[in-house]
Amino acid sequence: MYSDVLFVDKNGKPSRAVASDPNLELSERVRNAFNQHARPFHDGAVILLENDECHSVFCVLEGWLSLSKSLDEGQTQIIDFALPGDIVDPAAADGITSSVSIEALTDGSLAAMPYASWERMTAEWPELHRHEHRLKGADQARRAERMLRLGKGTAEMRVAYALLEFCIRLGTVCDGGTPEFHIPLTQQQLGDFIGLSSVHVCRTMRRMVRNGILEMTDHMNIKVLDGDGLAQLAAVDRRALKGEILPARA
Amino acid sequence: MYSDVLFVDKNGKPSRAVASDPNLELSERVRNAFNQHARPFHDGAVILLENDECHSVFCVLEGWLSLSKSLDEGQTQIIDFALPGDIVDPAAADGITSSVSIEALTDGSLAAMPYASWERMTAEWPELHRHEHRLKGADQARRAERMLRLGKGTAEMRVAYALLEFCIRLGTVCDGGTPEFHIPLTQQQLGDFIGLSSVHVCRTMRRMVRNGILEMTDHMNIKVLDGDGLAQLAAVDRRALKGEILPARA
DNA sequence: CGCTGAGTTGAAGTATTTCAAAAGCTGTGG
DNA sequence: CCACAGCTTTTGAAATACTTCAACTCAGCG
Repeated sequence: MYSDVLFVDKNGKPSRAVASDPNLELSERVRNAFNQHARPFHDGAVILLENDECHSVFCVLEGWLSLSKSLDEGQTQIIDFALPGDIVDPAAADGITSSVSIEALTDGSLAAMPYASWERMTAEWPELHRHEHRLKGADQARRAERMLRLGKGTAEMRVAYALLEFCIRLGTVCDGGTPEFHIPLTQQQLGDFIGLSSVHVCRTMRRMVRNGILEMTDHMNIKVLDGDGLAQLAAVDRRALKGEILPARA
Repeated sequence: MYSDVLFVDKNGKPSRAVASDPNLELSERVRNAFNQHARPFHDGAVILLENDECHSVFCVLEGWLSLSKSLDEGQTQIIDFALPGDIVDPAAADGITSSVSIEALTDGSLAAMPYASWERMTAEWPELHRHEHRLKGADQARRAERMLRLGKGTAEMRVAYALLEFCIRLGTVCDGGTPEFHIPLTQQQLGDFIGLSSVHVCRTMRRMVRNGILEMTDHMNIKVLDGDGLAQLAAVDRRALKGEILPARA
């Protein structure tokens, strides 16, 4: 087992996201199926390219993946992140072409389940089918929230929302206390996620620090000092958001 | 039968989208099931509100629906449109809360299938299951394309992309000739879709008309004079896009 | 110790919004 | 048939949020 390596990101910081197995609620046979197809990946690895043919569903076991699209001129938009426990089916309408590129943001591992196996599994195991459905709902809700802010929100709102989303997805207690977490992204990547230049991401986050909303230490180690303030900037109800974007645990 | 009324939108213009039944490829038993749950709606009707509880999957039979989200300050983002043949499952991660509001943009009809029935149907009828899967892929691809442009594209690119998307989804021949179609939207709504003010939508479309890309007659009756030019502005490969966002027909 | 990549900050430029006013259409009632 | 109200579109001018460019700092790393 390489768990010891994979449970820690490359900066040597333990990540809450991988510290506990998010698939723990699934039955052993499902977890076994995942483990049988498990395959490690490394920070920066390209798993799949936009428009490539794809014949599997990807189940993230450890680490972060980004799903992105690019324009010819080299501009990139990150559509979503896939975290441990997430299931990614990148296929477009034709069932084969991938609508996004998938890249690794950290070391980790995933199970690539060929469509045929996946269909058999979901047909046979209702728990997996339900699980997939909940994850799709979470995906949809997250992307819709982000689209709303991408289209109508200010830079401040977009950054605040993104941070809250990370906070919730990472399972850090976000309702009270002063949640603290690390995200394996540069400001450039965060900008690609919320449609801002890295410069403006920087300015916006600095302002939040000055205003006592956040504290930031080396490379995206974030401590939320004023959760209510952050939620207000993001224009979200934290409780409701949590229910909508976090798949219910057993 | 009220077909005669519903096959024509309120401006009296026949709409390509409803002129032919998009579910024709489905077997009769599926179409029957839809028809048994069919229920008409009227232009402007609110089918469901964001955060409401929802217990059904919606299958659009005729007409256009918008899926949207709003900020407290009243700003609205249209996440997607649902056209005849589309299936909408608005549930978020909890399986109950709707992540979007659903409103009617025209008269039409839909089948609201309770989750229990829906699950039974998809489990029993593989063709329906496959159909749903293709539609989800199309949804995902469309939304990703739009997110990319929402985050990184200019106003011109967003408008051009939206028009091409409509063109393709409406089944108008978009590869050659001079496709012509009607979209049941105000410039304000189009702006809410692509993250622009109505004023800027107007300016951008006017410029396209001046440049000989489009022709526009009363209220969003659009004729594409220069399809290649439009595709270039949108930064898309029309053939590829079509395969990705249009569910394959039998 | 110098290199590299990421973050930070200022200044200038630009795309888009907002505000405001007018014009065009559509339906309604006199 | 006209007048009027209400809504969408159009256009101009001013305001602004964000980007781009450029220079500098800082930390990690060979």
